[in-house]
Amino acid sequence: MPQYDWRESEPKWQAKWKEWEIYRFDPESDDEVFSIDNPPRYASGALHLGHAYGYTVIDFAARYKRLKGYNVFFPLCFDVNGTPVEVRVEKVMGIKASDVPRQEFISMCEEFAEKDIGEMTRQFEMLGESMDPSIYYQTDAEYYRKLTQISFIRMFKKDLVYKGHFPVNWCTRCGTALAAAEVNYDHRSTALNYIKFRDVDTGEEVPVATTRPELLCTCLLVAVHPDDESKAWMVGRELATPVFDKRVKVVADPKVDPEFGTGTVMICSIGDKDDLDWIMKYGLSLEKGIDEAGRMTELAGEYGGMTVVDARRSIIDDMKVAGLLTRQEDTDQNVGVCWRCHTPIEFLKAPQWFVKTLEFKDLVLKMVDEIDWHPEFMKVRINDWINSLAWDWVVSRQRYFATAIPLWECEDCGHVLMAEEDECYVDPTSTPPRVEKCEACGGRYVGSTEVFDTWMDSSISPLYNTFWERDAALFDRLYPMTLRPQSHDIIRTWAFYTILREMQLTNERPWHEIMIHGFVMAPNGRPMHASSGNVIDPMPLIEKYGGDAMRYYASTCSLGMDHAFKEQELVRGNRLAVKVWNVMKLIGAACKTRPDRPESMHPVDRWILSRFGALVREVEESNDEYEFDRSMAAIQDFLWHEVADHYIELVKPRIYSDDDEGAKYTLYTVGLGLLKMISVFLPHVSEDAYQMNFKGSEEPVSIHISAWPDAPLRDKESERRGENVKSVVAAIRSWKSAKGLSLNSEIPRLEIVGATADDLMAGSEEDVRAAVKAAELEVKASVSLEEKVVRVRPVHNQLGPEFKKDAKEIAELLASLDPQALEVEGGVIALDLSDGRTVELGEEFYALEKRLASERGDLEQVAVGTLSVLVYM
RNA sequence: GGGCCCAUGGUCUAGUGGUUAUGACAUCUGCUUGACACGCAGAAGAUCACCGGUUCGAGUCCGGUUGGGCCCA
Repeated sequence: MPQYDWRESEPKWQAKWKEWEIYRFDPESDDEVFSIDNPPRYASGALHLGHAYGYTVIDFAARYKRLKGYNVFFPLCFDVNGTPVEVRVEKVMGIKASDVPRQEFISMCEEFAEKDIGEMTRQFEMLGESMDPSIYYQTDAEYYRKLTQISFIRMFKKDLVYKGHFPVNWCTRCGTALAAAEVNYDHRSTALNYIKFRDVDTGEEVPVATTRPELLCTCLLVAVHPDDESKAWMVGRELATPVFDKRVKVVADPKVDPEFGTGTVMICSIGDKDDLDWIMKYGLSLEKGIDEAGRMTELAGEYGGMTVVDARRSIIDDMKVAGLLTRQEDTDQNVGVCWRCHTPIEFLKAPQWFVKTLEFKDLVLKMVDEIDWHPEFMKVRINDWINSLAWDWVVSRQRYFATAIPLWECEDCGHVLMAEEDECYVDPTSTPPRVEKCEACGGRYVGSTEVFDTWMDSSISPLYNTFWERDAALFDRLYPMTLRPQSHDIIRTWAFYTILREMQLTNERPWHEIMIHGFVMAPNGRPMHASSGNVIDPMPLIEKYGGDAMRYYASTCSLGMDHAFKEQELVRGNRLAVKVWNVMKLIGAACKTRPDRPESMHPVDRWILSRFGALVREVEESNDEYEFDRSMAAIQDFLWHEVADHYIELVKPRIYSDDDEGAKYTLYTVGLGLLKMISVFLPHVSEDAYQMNFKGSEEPVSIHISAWPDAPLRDKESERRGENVKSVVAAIRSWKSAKGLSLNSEIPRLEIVGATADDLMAGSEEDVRAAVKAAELEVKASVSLEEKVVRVRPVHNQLGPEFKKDAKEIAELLASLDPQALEVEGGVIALDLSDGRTVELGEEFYALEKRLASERGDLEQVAVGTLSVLVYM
């Protein structure tokens, strides 16, 4: 028979699954629903390792729950809104968004985003992801954007949104406000300039160090550290700034670092968030020194109209000439930059739409607590974030390709005309307002050109998925969803905003559970970045090792942790797939039909069935916690080493010679059960092996819609006997190997000796004899050879609690005893301690390793637990 | 600077206070055993990042240091 060929098999089953529609969510079914708030895949085209890993872990959950009989809701979905698409279109087309009419640019974005969706869907299929296209959505579609708008209108009516003026992170290059999440931090080197302020009364010079002298025009305050004695005289004084001669007070504030620069800080409106904190603290006014285009305003006097960089250069030059700049040195700076274009962000006062967030902290915290977090510690992260929030959520963006903010504003008085729900989806830049004149002043309404922050769209995915505002009955049944899976970098955005908004719109938590996975790092443990040149493309790996092998990698990663990528895991995954296929091939060949459970079975059959039952329960437990790495480790260890290496080797003689129903029943039950459990992880090879070896006797058209295996009951007696048989066989194999004998070489005679030998070997004599190819095998309680103690081992977990401080010395004494000269009176060993005391140790405190004294040259012995195995040559 | 997390053979990784620290990949030795040489049986390879503490006993608990990750300032 041929070998497993995943290159042929994987595409074959992917096509069949599509044809059979086995992953389809059934809205009519009465089965319990397991719904997954799948992260819509960002329409960026290329699959990277992080996607391959993340979506595969989610797929493990989907497949497991499907086998468990749930009606699984696992949508295929794409996130198409947002700046990255705009940036790509600008790059590909060689234009700026403002070069073409607004609607034309939006169409270009739509077209661009659309073109990769087919390929991304194919990549999901290659990975065996069981997403359901019947509940497909994409976030730029009108059916989706409509809900974003309706939800905003609802929130507007509930007074949860407002238009306000507030400092926002502003990218002067992109011309837009940025959410905190869109601000990255770059380490940069910049000049620290030492400039001269002047005491207004005394004329005394005061050196101040700043990296941003252009902000002198909005300098509001100077601060020193309260413990800085050399500067204590300044506090309360009035200083004049250089160049602009602005008058500013000096305060003492503990936030000042007395070691940095001159230990004297100028506070401007507004350089960074530290400035903002001070402005809030001292109730200073917000002055606007820099405008939206990144140019200095008229406040900058002769520098007005210059870009920030030019203004800085000019003002430094001018101060040099005027002797106001004493020196410059390089300093490292952690600069907030735009996430897309890396331009340093400015803090600007600008009109923006806000969603009220601060006043809902407590309610969100309560809801966070109602959700089951996997792993649990991720809850701490979101709680810390919520507690540290300092202002409301800015939801407006001055961009193009996103959901339009559905309102018109009066040119004259600013009155807002909000769209009606039944108008949505509406783009107010292309649709006229429903009333002609402003309801307040009779002026002209102009459609808002602002769009929503992309998190406004993605934070209603649970509402979209549960048919909110489209099917009340389904919504009642499906909301809240069961599980939100996502990565840990977006806890403070996607998870937080979703909880916040669903709380505001439904008063309920969006999901029962949340599962948070980590990142795939480069092999050296560093993050993969295009700029670091260490990005690994998963597609060649999938082509080299197969989709199942890539999924195997995902199954080795523990939940919530970051993992350095290792190609060796794909090697292992590929081998495991082949191993699974071969084991199932043997079972299929042995069991042409489904065997019945016979009355009596060998101890080794009952042993592996009992162990299998324990495995099923263990895997259920880890799967329920989404700790799939534990499940996979347990399954592969059992399948490969217990079943294949031991059990199958033990029963081979029975399946080839007699027609042993017990062995066949056991092989079939354990084999099919294992295959089902492993199908969660390696769906392709599992389907292939199922179709080839089990489909003839099983009802379900695919293993992926079969039922999770029942766990056989624990049978401790058989486990004890089975483990012993395993050890005996392993010991003899190992002995053969050490003797340089082939494993199938014949042994003339074997004796298994020990007080418990009869009990342990009962019913397994023939299995053992045949497995090790012994001509004769005898089990006996004793043999006329002398027993000799070869080692005394201390039992630490008994000695410790009993003898406390003395345990260490006792353990050392025990281990150092001469086994030959050992005196044991009625199971008691007496020891003399160094301080003169004598202790008597019962049998629970030590273990004796014994060997039989052998004088015959043709006899070898192997110790197996309390038994001795004598091999006669 | 803050919050959370991580550090275990060459590499990646498991590890629930208690004998000799798990497994994989790589390396070495033997074996073509009737599913699999992508296999089987073995071997070698680990001062469990560092310093201190708690404990009869610490990879595991506590504190600190160093290095790394995510998010934030």
